[in-house]
Amino acid sequence: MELVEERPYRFRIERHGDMRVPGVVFASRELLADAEQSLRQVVNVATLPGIVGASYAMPDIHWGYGFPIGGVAATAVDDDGVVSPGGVGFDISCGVRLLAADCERNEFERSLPAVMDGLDRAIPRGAGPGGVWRLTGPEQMEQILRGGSRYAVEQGHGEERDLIRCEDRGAVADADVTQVGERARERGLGQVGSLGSANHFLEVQQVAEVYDATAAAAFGIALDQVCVMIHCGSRGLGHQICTDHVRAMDRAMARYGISVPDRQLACTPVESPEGEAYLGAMAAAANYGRANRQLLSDATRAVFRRSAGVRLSLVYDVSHNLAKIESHLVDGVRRRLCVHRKGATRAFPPGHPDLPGDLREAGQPVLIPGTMGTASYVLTGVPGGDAFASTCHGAGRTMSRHEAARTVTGRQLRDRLEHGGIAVRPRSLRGLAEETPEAYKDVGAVVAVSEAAGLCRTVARLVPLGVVKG
DNA sequence: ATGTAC
Repeated sequence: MELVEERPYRFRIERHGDMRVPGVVFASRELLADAEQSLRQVVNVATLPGIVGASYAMPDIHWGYGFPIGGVAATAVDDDGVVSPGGVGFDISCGVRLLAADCERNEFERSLPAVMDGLDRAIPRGAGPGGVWRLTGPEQMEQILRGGSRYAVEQGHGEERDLIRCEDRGAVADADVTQVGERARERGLGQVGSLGSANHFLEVQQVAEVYDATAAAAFGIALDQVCVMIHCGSRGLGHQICTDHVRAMDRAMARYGISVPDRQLACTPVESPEGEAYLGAMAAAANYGRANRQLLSDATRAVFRRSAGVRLSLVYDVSHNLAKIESHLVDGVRRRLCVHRKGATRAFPPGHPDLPGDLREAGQPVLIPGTMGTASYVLTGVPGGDAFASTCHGAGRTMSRHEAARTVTGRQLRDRLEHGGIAVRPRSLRGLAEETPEAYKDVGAVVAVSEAAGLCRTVARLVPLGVVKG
């Protein structure tokens, strides 16, 4: 794959073959080591009908289902542009939420063991069923799918202010619950308010460094402050929705005269029955994911209140896996686009009208979960950003789960973290080993390259005090 | 990511 370095940290793959637009990859040569397969996916995405601008990749690019993880692609709705479930991925609306405690690390330290034990009991996690909410029935599932975090708050599981600090005020309006299949609902029923497994986590963290004091103050975080980061998605419900709609699109594609270089790129026009059905179901899964994070926040707040007398206020909640209809300038013309972000984060710049008033000057908080036991970051959008106002989402794997688990046992890793002063509450030791930091890229490098490429600005670095994992 | 395969 020939990469032309247009300017530092911005590489171009010129149009060739069936590509409708070029590929643009924000990265360093180092981060692109072993990226051949995922760069092929960048090229494949560039062939999709209606794609505009470029097929973009963020510095944490790695191989995914059809689209690369770290991929951003926008299609023109009014020009038969397509929507593809592979451009969102299986974990629809997987995302991150950051809460800030009203205390510093020093005063909190003696409460940490009790808080960690409380979280160990209060946070459902791991594969399969389990959740903080036992649903009263199918009607309540519909309310979650329509109302997201807003519904959870209405039911007493949060504060009105939380919603101001959620992307889309906690719920997307265009959920179509009729497009969520029976099987997806069944799988989601017993998992409302649960972390899941793999790279999902809940961490108690400390702000270790502030790079932009003005933005940090606007976000409500300061040096040494205790925070909680929650990283999870839409569990089996989102997974089943993706499975169902990929199948439907795979069958329908030919009727629209669409052919793609990889079946995993199954897609139909945004304005087709299949496209609208997927986007409606995807929005419902997005609301489920937000309700999930809201309920986990509520459970976490109860533990912090009981065990430490500490209050948590929401900094922000943002998704990493979503397609959205947005308005952007393309070659000087304002167009309605379907922006797919898969392992990429929307990053509104300062002044964006959709930001809440108290964040308007600073820009949108972008939350980057790091690898376990290392660091996580808070970033913000910048004026003149790129890739339809998007940036990176995390570290990105370099090692398979199997490979990772061969390098270290769960017990060894737990001891190493505990000796490093990080309390660990794993559900499974095997799962812990699979998430060893060596299996991931350096999140610090990903963030530094994202900033150097002009996609965002670094606001703060957070380090873990305690890890709760599946 | 995922009742870690239909």
